[in-house]
Amino acid sequence: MNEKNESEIIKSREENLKFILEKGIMPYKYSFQRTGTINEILEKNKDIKEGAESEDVEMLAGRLISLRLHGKTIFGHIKDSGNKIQIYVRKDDIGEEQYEIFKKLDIGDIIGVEGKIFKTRTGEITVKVSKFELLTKSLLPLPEKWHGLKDKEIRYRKRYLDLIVNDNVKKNFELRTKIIKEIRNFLDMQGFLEVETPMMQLIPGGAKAKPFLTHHNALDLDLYLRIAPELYLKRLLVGGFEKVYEINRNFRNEGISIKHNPEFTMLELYVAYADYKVVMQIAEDLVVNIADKVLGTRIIEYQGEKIDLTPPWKKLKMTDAIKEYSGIDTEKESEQELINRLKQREVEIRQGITKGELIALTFEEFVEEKLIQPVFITDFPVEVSPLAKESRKNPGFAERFEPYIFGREIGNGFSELNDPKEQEKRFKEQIEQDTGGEVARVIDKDFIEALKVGMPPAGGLGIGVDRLIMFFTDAPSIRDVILFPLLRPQGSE
RNA sequence: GGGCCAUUAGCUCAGUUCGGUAGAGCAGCUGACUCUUAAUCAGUUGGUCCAAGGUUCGAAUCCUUGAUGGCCCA
Repeated sequence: MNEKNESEIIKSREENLKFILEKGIMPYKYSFQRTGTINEILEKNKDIKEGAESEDVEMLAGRLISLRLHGKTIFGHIKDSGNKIQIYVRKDDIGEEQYEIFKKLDIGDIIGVEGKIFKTRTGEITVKVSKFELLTKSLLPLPEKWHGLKDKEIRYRKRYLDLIVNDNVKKNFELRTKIIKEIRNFLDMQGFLEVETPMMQLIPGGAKAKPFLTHHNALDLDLYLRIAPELYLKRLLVGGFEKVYEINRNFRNEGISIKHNPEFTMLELYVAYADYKVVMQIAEDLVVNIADKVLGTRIIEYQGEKIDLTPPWKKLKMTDAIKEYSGIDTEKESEQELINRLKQREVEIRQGITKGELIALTFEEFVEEKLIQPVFITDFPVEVSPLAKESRKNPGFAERFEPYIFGREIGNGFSELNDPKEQEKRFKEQIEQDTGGEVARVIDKDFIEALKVGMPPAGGLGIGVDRLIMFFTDAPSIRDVILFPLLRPQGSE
């Protein structure tokens, strides 16, 4: 398509490659023995005096990210996964022929250099190159050095460019891994067992969401990618595991937004003999532990808003939260009054909607976005909590909570319903009420059977890991914490 | 699904108000320069202005449709 235009900018690289091949140099080497990473070498030589040279000859490798040619000397920087270091090449040091070859290198090439370390007049620790080796030829230009790569579409589609050019992007993804490791560490220390349950499920359960459909050929079987692992983890409680968790992908066949990617990472954990209060505490401890261990602070700034994670977090019953933030008294108001309020905001109301559903909608519509500081919303209406036990103290409401930060739900937990007959009834009601294909048409009979065998009382918790990571990395979009977010393919045939 | 906005050189962006020769910086190329670092200096190449239609003597600019992305809403 743009081959003619592209060739203009690529031509010189192809010509440089040709030059190198003619010199008998292999442009794609097999390995390079380094004496250290750039960070290690910088650290080792940090006290070197200006004008002095290190005793050791070091061997370093990295991508060439800048070049400054000055006739018979060249300055540049190479960058590895941890840092960058300046290199200094003198014609006198490496000889005429090597110098001519070096001049044919392009920004983006990956090279290995050998030399002593010294400090320049301006105080920068620098490699005085005595030998160099082209390790990988780069045939396409990198984004511009000063402004970098800003186009979000290219950043997401070609994440490798984003990672090469934007250092903070790489840091955020390193932070993501640290956070997930710390979650595992935290749970493992408390005696949890990490497990893996099916991604492909016959009946997609455990949440309200549209599933992806796939097919197993040998069994000629339609299967769904899981929308949640919940019903399988509960089977493990029946089987006798008492503390289990899973961190893995869920798939939901729904819209894409700043908060939604079709595949996303979920933490779910279950504790036998515990109720929702126990897992609420775990949720709080878990988030605070990440703040302490990974960031070293409990006060984080998200999108310009200071968020104080210091425990204990506020707890508010859903109906009280509605009262506090909107002045609506859901106890006193009739269903029709609530419907009128919601309709004014153009919220769709299904036929035969229950009071509980109206309360949940009112909460979503009038309260959610105002919950900036961490808060647990508790006591959700039973009708919207089909997998939770009804409250001992507050009939019509479930022993359920959701932690909110910056107006966003980051988790969900409850005292798990373990009465098989009640569970079956709730599933049936859900199917009747479902209008959008967000609930499986079929009841998971095997799960009900497991409950009949007997699941111990248990508390369960789910946390949207990507959303949590968004807070800790100050990422405005979920796409900034997922390496390869789903995008529509370009230029379809 | 709806609304708004964007799409111009490899990258970052002007130019669109009010239609009149397609612009800059960086990158690339040529030359000078043996401590520079957004190197500097001189010169220079590079364009399907997202696509297709339309209006017009004339369209990057106005209109229509579509594509992709972003933000907001559902």
